[in-house]
Amino acid sequence: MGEVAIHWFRKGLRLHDNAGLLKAAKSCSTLIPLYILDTEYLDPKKVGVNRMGFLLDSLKCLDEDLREKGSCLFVAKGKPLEIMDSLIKEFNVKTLTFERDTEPYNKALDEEMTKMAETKHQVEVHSFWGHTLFDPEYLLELNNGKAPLTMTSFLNIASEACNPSKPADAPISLPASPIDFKSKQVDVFSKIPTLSDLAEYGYVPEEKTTWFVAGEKEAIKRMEDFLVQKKRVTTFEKPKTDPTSLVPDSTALSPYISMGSLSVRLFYAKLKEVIASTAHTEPPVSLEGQLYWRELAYLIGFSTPNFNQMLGNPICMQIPWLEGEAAKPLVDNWEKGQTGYPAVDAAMNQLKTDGWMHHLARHLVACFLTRGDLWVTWEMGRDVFEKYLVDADWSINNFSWHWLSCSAFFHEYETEYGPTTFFEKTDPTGQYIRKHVPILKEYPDKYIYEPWTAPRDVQEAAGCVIGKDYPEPMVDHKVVHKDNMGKMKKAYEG
DNA sequence: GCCGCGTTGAATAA
DNA sequence: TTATTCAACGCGGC
Repeated sequence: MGEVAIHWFRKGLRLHDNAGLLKAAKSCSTLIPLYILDTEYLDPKKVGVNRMGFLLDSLKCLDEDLREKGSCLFVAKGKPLEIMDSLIKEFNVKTLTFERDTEPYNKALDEEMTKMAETKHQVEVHSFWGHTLFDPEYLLELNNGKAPLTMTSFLNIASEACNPSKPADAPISLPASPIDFKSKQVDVFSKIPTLSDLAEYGYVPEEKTTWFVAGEKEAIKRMEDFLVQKKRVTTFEKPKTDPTSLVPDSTALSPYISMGSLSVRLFYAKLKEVIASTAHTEPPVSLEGQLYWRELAYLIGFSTPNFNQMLGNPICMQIPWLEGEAAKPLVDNWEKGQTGYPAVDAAMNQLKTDGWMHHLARHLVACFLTRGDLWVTWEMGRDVFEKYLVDADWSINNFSWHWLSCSAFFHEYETEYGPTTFFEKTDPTGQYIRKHVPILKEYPDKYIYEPWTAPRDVQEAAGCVIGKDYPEPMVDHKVVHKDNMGKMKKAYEG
């Protein structure tokens, strides 16, 4: 077999802009492209069926793309360290490459993996930053080791930094893989697994409902389709976007960027080409700015201890949220889309069926769960998002929940997203609700955001009686809102 | 240690 | 449709 190398795919499920893959390809005559399904995350309660299905589809596409280059993908299942340990021994592996990660679990895994491979097996290990525009260690260094906590200071640092490195092209060809690759010790799938292959963990293929089509080719096509819409790209301005749009946002790139089917550096480079020499919006509200927000979230997630919880988290406001058993029934109603507030329920239903929600819809439901209405800890909401979102992203998700719950970054707790008013601005006739909470679809416009205020005969005529066919509001917003405001004030003074 | 700033609501007025 | 005000203040940044 000659010299054997493994490229371990983690995020970065792509051939373009993949430094690790290129390095591995150069240093071997036999290449084993490997993905490990970590049993830690083979759990529909942690990674929902839409996200798992999207991941498996992404692996399928990656396999096909690798085959075009004379290689293919192997998928193993188990504990990453044990799997790698066995494979290195079994196939006498000399080189290991992978993309580094910033999340605590993966960061620790990176370190243990490197140590194991280098010291136990004398393997040459090369790891690279590939999931962010900038090398996070370099940005931290520019800021005296601390992550900036505002966009303004991030932009200052970014302006001092060297430009993000140029994305590399996909390899033209790759070294062959061992055709009869079958490990004696490791659980390697004979072909790319589907959801049915994970039935023992509780995954049911029929439950997959997301309309996102996976893969690097799809990702690049979507990016190109988006970037030719020059006006849309150059005038993009957040938050002036529409959370209640009914058009499935066929240009949404977030799932591809979070899986790494699309390199954020490629998107950045192409975006820069489009906006160059044309009038355009500027960070932080522009499209370019959105990439910087992502970058900021990664930087903070990378360097803040206990960023995924309130306790022991130095940048997180300490607020006496409801949690555990006390919060469970509230979270359940919220997760099921049974709060009795149609706008909130519509968004939560969209989350579950599409695996995606508009940014501002995320804000509405997050505010409702935490400081706005239910007073539940953001950590529980974060978990629900992580489970259902096809574009789930540890850093951005935790960052946003800090923000929305006024736990960090944003402190104007008197500013709230009204559960009956916010969507009304962009969708006065409630089309978004009619789509995602179909039981309410016959309601008159007048009552669509507050169906419990409709007279009984109107409810009956619409075929949906409140309290019977659709729940009463689980809280009285006016009352809890006032109460919660007082609690926030107290927590901030404390 | 203090200064000045803080992407992202809602009601109101024009 | 867009700008103003509300209204107060904690906190990051220098």
